[in-house]
Amino acid sequence: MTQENVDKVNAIIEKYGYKRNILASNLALNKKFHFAIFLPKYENLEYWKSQIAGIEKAAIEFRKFGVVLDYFFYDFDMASFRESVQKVLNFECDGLLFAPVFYDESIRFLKEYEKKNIPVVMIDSHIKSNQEHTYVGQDAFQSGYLAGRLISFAVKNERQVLIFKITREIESTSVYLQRIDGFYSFFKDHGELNNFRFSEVTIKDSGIDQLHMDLFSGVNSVFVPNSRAYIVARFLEKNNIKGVRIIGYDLLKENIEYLNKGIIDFLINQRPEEQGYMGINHLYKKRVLQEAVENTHYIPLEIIVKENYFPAKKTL
Amino acid sequence: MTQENVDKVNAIIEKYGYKRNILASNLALNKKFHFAIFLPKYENLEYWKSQIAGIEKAAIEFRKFGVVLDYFFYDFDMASFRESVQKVLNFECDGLLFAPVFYDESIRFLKEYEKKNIPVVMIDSHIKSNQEHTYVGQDAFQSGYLAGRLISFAVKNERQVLIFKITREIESTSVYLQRIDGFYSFFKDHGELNNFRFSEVTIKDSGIDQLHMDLFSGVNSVFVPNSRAYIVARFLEKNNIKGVRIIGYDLLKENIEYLNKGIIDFLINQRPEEQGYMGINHLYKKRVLQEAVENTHYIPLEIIVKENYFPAKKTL
DNA sequence: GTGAAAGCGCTAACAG
DNA sequence: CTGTTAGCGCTTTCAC
Repeated sequence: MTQENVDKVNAIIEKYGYKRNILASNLALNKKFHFAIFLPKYENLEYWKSQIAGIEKAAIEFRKFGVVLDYFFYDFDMASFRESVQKVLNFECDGLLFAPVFYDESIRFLKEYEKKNIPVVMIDSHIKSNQEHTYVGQDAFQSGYLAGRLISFAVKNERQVLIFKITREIESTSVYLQRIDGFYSFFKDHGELNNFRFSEVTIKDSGIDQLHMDLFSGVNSVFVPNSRAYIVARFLEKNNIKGVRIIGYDLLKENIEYLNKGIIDFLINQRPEEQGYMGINHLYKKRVLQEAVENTHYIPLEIIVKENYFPAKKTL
Repeated sequence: MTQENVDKVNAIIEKYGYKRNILASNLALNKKFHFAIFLPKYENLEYWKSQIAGIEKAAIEFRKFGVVLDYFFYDFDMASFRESVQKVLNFECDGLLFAPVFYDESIRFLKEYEKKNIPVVMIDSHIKSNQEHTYVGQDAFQSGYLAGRLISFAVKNERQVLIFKITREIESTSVYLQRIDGFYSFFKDHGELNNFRFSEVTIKDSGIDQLHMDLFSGVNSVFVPNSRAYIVARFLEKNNIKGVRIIGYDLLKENIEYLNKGIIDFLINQRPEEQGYMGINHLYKKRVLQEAVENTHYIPLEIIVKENYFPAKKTL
């Protein structure tokens, strides 16, 4: 057929509202859709475990439509990551789910991967690119902004706020920096809250024993811009320091423990399970159903207190 | 085949892990799945409009698998409801989505409908029955409990709490009563919060002009156990009463307006769009995919403040 | 190039 | 009651 006739046929198809029967189509195709899952190893990492749980849920749901998942896990170090990069680059598939944990390395990887022209979904955090990638995750800046609001809530007297950064040896994404940005922005936008003072502390994950009482002298509120709020909570509990408001991220078991004890006041939930699920769901819709899909799916900023936390089950 | 042989075959099927190909099956069946949607007319009812939006979203998504929706809307009065009941009872279909807004009438309807042996999904509120129905919605009691926590939050001085009931002429479900139950329960469970005093006011929807200043003398906090918080907020704004904490339900446009103005402090979101979507999704999974499905799907209790409200788009 | 035919895995109708 | 077959709507192969 000439291009001209192709166009004519398409016009007629359009006119009569013809829709291809996707069941018949996929039945005839009789093919598997392979999606590569490129993530950090989830053992001992509750957050990534939840992501995988959502991914697995989607895998089971879409298996009947030919979806097959191929996992590429790496340890939390550069060497392991680079090794996996090679494997993923050599693997032919219909879509990629990817968490750009190591920022610089991920940029390089993506640049290389784009040559393959395979749709990419990023979860957890985002790398902008000239190519059209998809992001499933939170608006990190806005979540920090929200944290500002929660810290400030219903407080009139003088407040000393401590921003407590407990980071990994090799730091990964800049997510927590965006959160801190958003946090300060909230107070910048609300000049009337001039009773707040700020200070920051940074501790490496390995050096938790560096925690000492002096850090908290005069402090009324602590903002932990990642999932390690329980470390602060545990310290304060052990040293019997009370009346400090703590806000953190993620529903890790240990965070929940201190939320229930009333030591952590708020947790912002990133819904990792939903992220994983929606990531696969996106690839399924795009490749299997061949539908148009939005290329950003923001996860709502979910405020969790003791009274609206329910262990798993209902969320998805 | 005898029953004995049926069992044998099933055993072999089980053993070799045979899974029916649902694409081929539905292609061969070549049938439409009709789901009846039995809801109040949504015009001018933002909450129900959102429910319909979610339902429509699901309808579009599952149309390709043969799902067809048949709507039965009724006006907010008994006569209209009863009329629709007859139509729904006479309509042959593969599933029913139903909001039991009029409690007593709904019990009668359900009892009748159960004879037809068609799966029923209830959204928004729930009627218990000896038959296995599905519920998609919130735990009303727990949402009131959460409201208690939000009202109490970070407050030390004496507080006078007003529970403000603005009800329809014909009252529907007992949802708001369960919420009030939960609200009081929170304070019962937290004896240390003995600085809280409570009072209640009830006003009919039509008699909003009954609102007057005296109602709010000495009041620091208002709990509105349904979507009409904006009525209280508007009154307080007009009369320049400040420093009253308000908590209500549902992201109606007018509620959002006062949330953004800082007059309403918290809204609990019921995610009506998700409810509608999940209701249809449930019927689709049960009838089209013939999967096992949970018969309760709780919607999370979502706390909304100004900083984590985003107009639609990302939620679903 | 174009058009006919086989087959994807299942269901329902039909004949034996 | 059992076994065979046509056909659901599409893609791919194969013959022309």
